Amino acid sequence: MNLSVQAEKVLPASRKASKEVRRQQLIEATIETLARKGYAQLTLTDVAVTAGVSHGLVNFHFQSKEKLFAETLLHLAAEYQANWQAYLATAGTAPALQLDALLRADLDPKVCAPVKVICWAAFWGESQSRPIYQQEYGANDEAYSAMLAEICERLTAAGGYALDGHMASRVFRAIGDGVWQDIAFSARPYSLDEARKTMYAGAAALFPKHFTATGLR
Amino acid sequence: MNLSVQAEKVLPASRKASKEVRRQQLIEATIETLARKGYAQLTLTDVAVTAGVSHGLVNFHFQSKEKLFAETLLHLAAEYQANWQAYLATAGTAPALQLDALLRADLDPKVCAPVKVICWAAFWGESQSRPIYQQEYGANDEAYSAMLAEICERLTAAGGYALDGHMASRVFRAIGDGVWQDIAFSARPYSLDEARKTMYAGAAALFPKHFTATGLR
Amino acid sequence: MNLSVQAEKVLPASRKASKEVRRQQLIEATIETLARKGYAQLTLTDVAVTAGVSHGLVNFHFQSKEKLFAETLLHLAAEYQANWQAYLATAGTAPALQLDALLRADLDPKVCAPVKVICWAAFWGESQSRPIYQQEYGANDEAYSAMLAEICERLTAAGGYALDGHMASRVFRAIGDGVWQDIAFSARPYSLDEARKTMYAGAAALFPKHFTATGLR
Amino acid sequence: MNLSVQAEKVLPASRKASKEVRRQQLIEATIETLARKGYAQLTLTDVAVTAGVSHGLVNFHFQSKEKLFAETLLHLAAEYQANWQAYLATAGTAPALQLDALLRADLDPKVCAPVKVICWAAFWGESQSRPIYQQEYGANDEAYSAMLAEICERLTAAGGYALDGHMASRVFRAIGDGVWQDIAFSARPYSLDEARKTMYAGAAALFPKHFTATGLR
DNA sequence: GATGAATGAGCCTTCATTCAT
DNA sequence: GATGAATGAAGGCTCATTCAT
Repeated sequence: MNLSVQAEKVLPASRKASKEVRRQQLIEATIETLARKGYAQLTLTDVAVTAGVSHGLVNFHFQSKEKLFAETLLHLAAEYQANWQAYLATAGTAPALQLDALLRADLDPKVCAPVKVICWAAFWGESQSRPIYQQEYGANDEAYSAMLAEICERLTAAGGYALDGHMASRVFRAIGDGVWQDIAFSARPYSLDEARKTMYAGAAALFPKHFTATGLR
Repeated sequence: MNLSVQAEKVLPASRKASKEVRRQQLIEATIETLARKGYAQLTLTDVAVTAGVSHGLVNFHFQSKEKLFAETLLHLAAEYQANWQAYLATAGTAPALQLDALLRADLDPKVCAPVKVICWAAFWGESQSRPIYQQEYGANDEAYSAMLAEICERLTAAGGYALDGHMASRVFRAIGDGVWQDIAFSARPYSLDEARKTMYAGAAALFPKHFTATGLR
Repeated sequence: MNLSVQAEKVLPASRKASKEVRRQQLIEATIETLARKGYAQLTLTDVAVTAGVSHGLVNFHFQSKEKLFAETLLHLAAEYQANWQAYLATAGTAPALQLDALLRADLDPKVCAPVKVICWAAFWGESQSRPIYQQEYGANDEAYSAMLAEICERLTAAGGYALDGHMASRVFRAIGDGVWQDIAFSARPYSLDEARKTMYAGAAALFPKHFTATGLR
Repeated sequence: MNLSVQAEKVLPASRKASKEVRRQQLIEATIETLARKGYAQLTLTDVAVTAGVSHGLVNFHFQSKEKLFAETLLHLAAEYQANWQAYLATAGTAPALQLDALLRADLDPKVCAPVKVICWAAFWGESQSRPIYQQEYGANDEAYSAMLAEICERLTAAGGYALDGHMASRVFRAIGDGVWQDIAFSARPYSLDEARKTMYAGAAALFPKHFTATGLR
């Protein structure tokens, strides 16, 4: 009897867990498939095959193709945000250290693995992604930009740069975006090491008193 | 009489021209539609309606949807290449002037109008575009990168910079790519003027002896 | 002035002649194309290309695809009929000679060239051909069968065969049809000579007093 | 309990069977529709309506129209082959009995029902059918011809005929083909009985010592 | 929960037909 | 007469979605 009661209790729990596990599994399969085939060429069957399940299951867990994509995009966005927040949390309060943390966050394979970066490109290429992203992450994005600008301003002020901190933050972000683009589309293999060197070279150009071409000064 | 003879000569030519004109018209309609709807949501009927013709005509001039897209991509690539080559041709031999020319080329509305930049993003998001682009423009792209690197190297050598010219060229290019991304996807309207300021700020950071935050020194 | 008057007179005539010539040219192109591609795979453009004219011209001379096919079928039927009638006209009144004439008529390359026989097969395979043929040639066909039966009956009566002449005519016709099928579809090349031998072997089996395995006795 | 276990076993089997049953059902619908409309006029929707299913299902089971046709042709060919083999299997070793078996096999409604024969004609009229058939059944066809020739040779040798057995087999086969053509296209209704009489009349003409005009002697 | 046959809307594509030149 | 661009109806095919098992 205990067993059956336990079963009663455990089963729903395990089902719930299993349900969430399945969703993650399908989202990961979507990311992988999206990177391989692009948005237009991708079918729910592709995702199902990649995940090793029947295609009917995809619609069971995500009510439509649209929802699957939206949730995949939001998964990537949440992952990106959690990543830089984790890096920033360990960086203290000095602006140079904070900037370095954000720089290193963008180079964490968790978010900048080619498959992820190509996946972002697939979403950006699709006009329907943009309103979804804006609605859920527009505010966070603004906050990120404001924070980055504020860090750069503190840095330029403290460092005695003539440079406009706000504009510097824009250049810094553009470099990050450009490097991600290289990761995704470079014809020749583009290593994480090259990406890091490029970003530090940019940081050193912008903030020579705090960065060298290879890292924090 | 001369006129009629001329007409005799012109007619076949105008027919031929008309065919080419139609193709251009359809490619432009494709660019516009692609920017508005994205790759996956776009149908040949959309393109035809945008161009103000029947859908059958699209397949008459481009044998398939795939070919229409390939030719549109190659049209954009050719236009981009022609644009920077035209800018460079007027720049003389001084590396700073050449770099400035390439910078301004990227800001020419002919190539960086939002509709064009979003269109590029739509192509990058689609995995099938990449081999097509590589096959036709991979070599040109390599040449562009090499040329940019060479200009930066001459600039750093002549300017007495400690900076690695090759790495500087990478940062320079990353800034350009990042700025284009802003043009395409910035939530807030992102003016050409902001783009220019950001790029010159980057140029000034990299090559302070030759560029200020607003232009060539 | 004479010339221009002559031109006035000749042109309409030549146009008319040319019109009929064009129609024949297009029908022949249809026969050739039909044999090569079959009914379903054939387009008016194929016919036009084979004839070396623009596809618009096909519709100009035949108002629709359907009419082109109907007229091509009737052309073949008329050609077939004219052919055996010509053979029969030279055969005198003796039934054996008449039967031999009909046998040889079926082996005339004008009607039994593979391209023609395959073309018939293309028409028979298409259900819409049958009512057209019936309407125009059904009566002629009945007449042909009746005539063949009558010839066979005279032959069997005169020859002292026990054989039913009417049934013999059926077998005779079946052999002809079967041989044509071999001409059209034999995997191995099937020569006219083999066809002739087979038909005479059949004739000899049916009417041994009048035919040998190689010809009239 | 046994029953439920049995059910457990049967269910997967029935699912598999159901798929095969569906395919057969669709092939039969194709045969029927093909005979009614011909190859060119036939659409997948026609087949689906005839089978009482949605058109999507046709492509689900056969990946394309082309494959559906190929498989239908091969179905007919396999059915034809199985039929004469079954007849031959009951015929013993005497050549006359074997030939009679093959003759009767061709008159079995399973293979010579008008709908089937017209269907064959539809395939022969379509050039794409021929390579498919050759590839799959060319060898069998050769074997059939060789076997028929061998039977006729044994028959002529044993029967003391002057007739060339090989040539006789050709005539025999031509009669069969011609009779089928009558079944398919005769303007007047052509009964199986007439077909039988014609074929036995042919057999009697070729092999009078073994066949009469109505059957085996 | 999971499967996969079945459905049907929507799109690409073909092609007969028209028509301005 | 002749051409070939243009049209639009029709059909093959894909695939998201549903649902019986």
